[in-house]
Amino acid sequence: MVRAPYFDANGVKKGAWSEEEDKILSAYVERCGNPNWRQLPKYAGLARCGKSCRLRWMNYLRPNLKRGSYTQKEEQTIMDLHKKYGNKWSLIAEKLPGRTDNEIKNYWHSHVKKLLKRNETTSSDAASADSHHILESTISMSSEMPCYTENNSPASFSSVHTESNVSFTREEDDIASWGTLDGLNSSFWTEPFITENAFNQNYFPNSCYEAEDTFVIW
DNA sequence: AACTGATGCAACCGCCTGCTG
DNA sequence: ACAGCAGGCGGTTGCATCAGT
Repeated sequence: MVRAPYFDANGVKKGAWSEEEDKILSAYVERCGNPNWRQLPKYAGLARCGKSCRLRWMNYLRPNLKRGSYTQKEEQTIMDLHKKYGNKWSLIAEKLPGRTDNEIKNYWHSHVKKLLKRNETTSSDAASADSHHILESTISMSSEMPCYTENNSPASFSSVHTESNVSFTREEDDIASWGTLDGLNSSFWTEPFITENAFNQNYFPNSCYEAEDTFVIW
């Protein structure tokens, strides 16, 4: 279900989180509150990049997270909010206590897949066209949403949707016009924090770690 | 029982935005 | 106004598990 753990060229651990790492991260965040995610791995003694730590905390370790299947009410809420906000998963997640944007996004994608499949089985020719529209709706947004172009300026596009929550149709595919941007240097996220805290790759301290203020894991 | 395709979901990646100096 | 940094977001990927044959 999860990627096998491995270390990249910089010695940064990727892939599935171990129980030990979870403990370290949870303890650190709970103790320090809103952390500096970039510095966290260094101080907490994790061979992860800050981004990975933040993601793990937000999507899995955060308290009051709901797990398991969605209730009918939640499903309906997601449908309604997606209709309203489009693929603004974080916005949708705000309205669903205990659910993360990642979880909702995953749910939506699998939900759309189901719809696609149902479409294909019910109608042959129309299916491909409908499927295209449904898929488009997942990568764009509803008619109420502004569309951001290359200039980053809101531009409306004409689209309509039917009574069905998922059958959107649009005049044209704006995605293609979003353009490509030159890659920004985001290497800071993956920079290792192993300078002074040179890790043994199989070792994660679980007793004590020294940082700006002493951090103890029990 | 063995195989295979589908599904679910955790995690990664690239990019965007807001803040600060 | 500009550059650099940090946090956040949305899309995509990898892989374990499930379901069907």
